[in-house]
Formats: sequence, C-alpha cells, structure tokens
Amino acid sequence: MAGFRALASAGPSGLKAEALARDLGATKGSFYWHFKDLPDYLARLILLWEERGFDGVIAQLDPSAPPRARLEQLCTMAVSFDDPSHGGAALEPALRAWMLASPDVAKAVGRMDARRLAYLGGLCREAGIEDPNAPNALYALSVGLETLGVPDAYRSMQLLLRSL
Amino acid sequence: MAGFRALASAGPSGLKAEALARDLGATKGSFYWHFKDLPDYLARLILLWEERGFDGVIAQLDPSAPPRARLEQLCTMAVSFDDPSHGGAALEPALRAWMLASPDVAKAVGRMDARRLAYLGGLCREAGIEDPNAPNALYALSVGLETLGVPDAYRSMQLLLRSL
DNA sequence: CATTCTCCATACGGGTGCGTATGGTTTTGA
DNA sequence: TCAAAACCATACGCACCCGTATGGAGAATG
Repeated sequence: MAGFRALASAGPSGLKAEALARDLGATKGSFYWHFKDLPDYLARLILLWEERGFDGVIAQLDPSAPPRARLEQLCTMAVSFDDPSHGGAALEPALRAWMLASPDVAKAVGRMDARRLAYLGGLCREAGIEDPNAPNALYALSVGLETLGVPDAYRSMQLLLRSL
Repeated sequence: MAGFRALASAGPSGLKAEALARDLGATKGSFYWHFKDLPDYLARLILLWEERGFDGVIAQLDPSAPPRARLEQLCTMAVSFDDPSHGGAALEPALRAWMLASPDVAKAVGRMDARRLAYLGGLCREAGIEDPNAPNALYALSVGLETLGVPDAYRSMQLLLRSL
C-alpha cells in the first residue's frame, strides 16, 4: 500500500482520500470504488501493518540459532530502518502519532507492543537474562532510536545488549 | 497554557480555535482577540515548551553535585512523567507527532533534541563515560520509555546507566 | 454623565475534504 | 458482436473549521 508512504512523510493528516488517489495517478472516484470509505481503507492499512510488523519480522529470524544470537539479530533488525517501500523509519513514529487521534490505531499499536514485548520476554528468558526490566528497556530503546532517527543506532542498541 | 492538555490528550488535531476556547469557558471571539490567529497561538505554545523543556529541567539539577550524580538525577527526572499541569507524559510524544504536519514544530523539536544531547554529552564526558554512543542511548531510551508509557521507567533507565 | 478601552459572544463568508451521484471507458465472457 | 461487469473521472451537496465583522457588557477615565 502506498498509504504507508503518505503516513510516514506527512503524518496522519496526509491520509486524505483525494491525495492518496492522486499519488497513484487516479482520482477520488476510483478510490471510493475500491474502498467503502476512508475508515474502511485505514482499517485495512492498519491490519496490513499489524501483520507485517510482527510476523514479517519474526519470520526472518533463524530458528536454529541459540536464543542469545536470535536476540541480537532481532535487536539489529529492529533498528535497521532501510525499508522505504513500507514507509521506512518514519512509519512507526507516525503510527504512534496517529494513536492520539484514532482509538482504533491506539488499540492496534497496543496489541503490537504487547505481542513484541511478550516475544522479547520469552527470548530474554531463554537467553538467561534474569532482569525483568530488560525487555522493556530493549524495546523502549529501539522505539526511541527510531523516533529520533539516531545514526548508527545499532551501536547504541549493543551498548545496552552487552550489559545484559 | 491549557493548549498543552489538548495537545497531549487529542494530539495535534485537537488544537482547534473554538475547542481551545470552549475548554476555558469562552468562545472563538475571545480567542481571536487574544491571538492574531492559530499559527500565532501555536508558535507561542511551542516557544513556551522550548523554554520549560530545557531550562526548566536543567535548573532543577543540583550544580554542586558531582557529574555522575547529576547525570543520574537528570535521567530520573527525564522519566518521571507526573506533571499533568503541563501535559504529562503524553506531551512530548504528541509534539513529535505534530512534527510530521508542521515544519516549525519539527525545527523546534530538532533544536530541543540538539540542546539536550549536547548537555548530556557534556555531562557524560565530565562523568568519565567514554563511549560516544552513551548520550544517544540514554536520550533515546528516555524517549522510548516516555512514548511507551512504561511503568517504573526509572528501573529500565538505571539498567542502562549502571552499564556505563 | 459621556466616552473610550477592554474583553467577549454571535453571525457570516470562504476554503477544504468527505462521500455520493452520474456517466463514461475498458475489459470480460457468452 | 453484444451485454454485463469492472473500473474510473467529474460534479455536487454536506459538514467542519478558520478568520472576520459586528455589536454588546463592564470597567476605567475625563
């Protein structure tokens, strides 16, 4: 979906029916033929993000690697924001921005955070990391690095990882 | 300013002239008497945040404390979000959300991040922390903890602090 | 008392974006 | 070849919000 680009570049206010259609060389008429209305389109967009933002990431992990290696691999992937086709580094911050204006988005992001934190918690336990704050810290750090757009973010990530 | 509350609770789209006035028991007419227009009001709001978000925090640090203690004090303050009078924990995430729709806000937040990072960098150097990624990691972690609303965020913060 | 200044409420015009109505063009299939 | 379905463009009504115009209440000042 090209809506991710609009969301990432202009924020939630960039999600206008005619603008989205223009971006694909079409007009409003075409948009409202494919989708019932704007909320319908946005719901599909969120659903798409929910699938790719978790399963699409976890599937790339090597299941045969030891837990600690999988954890480091996951942390590295979490801060490598070079996927402009799906919105790039600005997508998730824009989604969190969108939460404030849309309860549905807030619910979706909440579910996503819970799933990721649960997976991270399991991974930390398997890796022998006993501190119960480790998953929170790791996830929060990745979120912060992403919203700030820190260069060489994986260095900051490993700074925390090495202390666990 | 009560605009901080609206921004924190409903996001940038909550900053409408009439809604802001209603929140104070007045109407649009009153609003446009006090302020030239919406951009003027929003500019003042941002300016106010820029002052309080840096000087207001730094001023609370004990200048006589050793650098390491000041650093820990600063980190603790950064993740104690109990100031609902100025918007609370949701204010800064809302401001970062607002960046996407307003270049002026983006500039202001950029300036704020630079100032904070510079101060953090100086403090880390004084405290004998040599890793150049430490300021980035500390600041990003605080930002992430704030946007996620992690409970007991200071525990996650000290997890990173202790490793430096 | 008259006037002026401050502060506020209501009413209006203009712009923007949503959603629908309507008709046209291309593709599909018998 | 013809009809139906898929796809798309233009035009309109509607709602929302901005900013202004207009006027009123109340204090301050002469």
